[in-house]
Amino acid sequence: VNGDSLELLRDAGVRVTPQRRAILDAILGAGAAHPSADEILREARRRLPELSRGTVYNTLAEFVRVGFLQTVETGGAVRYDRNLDEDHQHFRCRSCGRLFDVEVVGQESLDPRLTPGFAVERTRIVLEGRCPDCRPSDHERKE
Amino acid sequence: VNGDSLELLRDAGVRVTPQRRAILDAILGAGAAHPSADEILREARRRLPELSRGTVYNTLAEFVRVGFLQTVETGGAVRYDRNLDEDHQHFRCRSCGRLFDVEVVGQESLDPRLTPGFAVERTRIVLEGRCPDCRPSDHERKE
DNA sequence: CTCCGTGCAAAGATTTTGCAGGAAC
DNA sequence: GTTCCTGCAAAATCTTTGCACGGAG
Repeated sequence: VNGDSLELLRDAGVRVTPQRRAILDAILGAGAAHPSADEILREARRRLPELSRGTVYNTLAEFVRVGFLQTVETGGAVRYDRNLDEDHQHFRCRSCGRLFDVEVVGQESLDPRLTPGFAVERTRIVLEGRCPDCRPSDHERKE
Repeated sequence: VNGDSLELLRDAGVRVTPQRRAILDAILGAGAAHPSADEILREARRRLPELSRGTVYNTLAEFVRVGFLQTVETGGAVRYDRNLDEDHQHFRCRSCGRLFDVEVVGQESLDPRLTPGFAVERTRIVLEGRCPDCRPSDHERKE
């Protein structure tokens, strides 16, 4: 899952640069982890020491835009996750702070018993979309 | 829902100060809104102009600790919500940015059709608790 | 050759922390 | 009288932005 970062970028129609490949590789190489921008910067700099922090933020924003990544907000710094098509959600450990994928689909994911090994103490759900005032059918608003 | 802020604080066993009452009143008065720390500061200063920003952060953290409030992480500043016992979740409008309570219980809340008026485009779920490595049964770890 | 991504550095936004004085209990 | 909350200010953290240069297409 390493050499094709070049191809992934090309297919997405975004400009390919050494920085972007290093950043993408850092994320792909992170495996199950969900690194923050800073962690991605540190990892990517192992291959490209002159990589700048600003570029990491710019690039991550673009990767989210094209759909490579999704963000996970969990208090503190934003974490980035590969945007796999499979329906998965996240589990945050209150002790070590790590973030895990939990491979459960919508309906069942809320039942603590269905995430074996993990002790679920709380479920946070944020739905995103358009509120009644901002439905396109009404009439255009901000943004 | 205004005069009993004093009593609420006493019952919680926390020290009662004019600042804390102003902050609690600002939150209780916000109704369905989910204000950020800054918005709470501005509102509370209408009654107590000398209120400092640091006190607001300290107090909000304490209110979360005692269970008055819960946080809602939604990109950008943390929003605060009354910690009602009813099982409710949140809806964030991508157009106007407002945060709404959606009164749906676990299982059904993920179905867009069950939040009438709101166009759900994405569902974010973060479970919180202890991961397998940090289960108390294993043996104590950090924190 | 043109566009836009990059590095650098500065600014912005949000939150935390240290400390001395004073109010709550 | 003690405790700990408060205000102020500085610092820490995370992220965005402006600008000139250089590499990608």
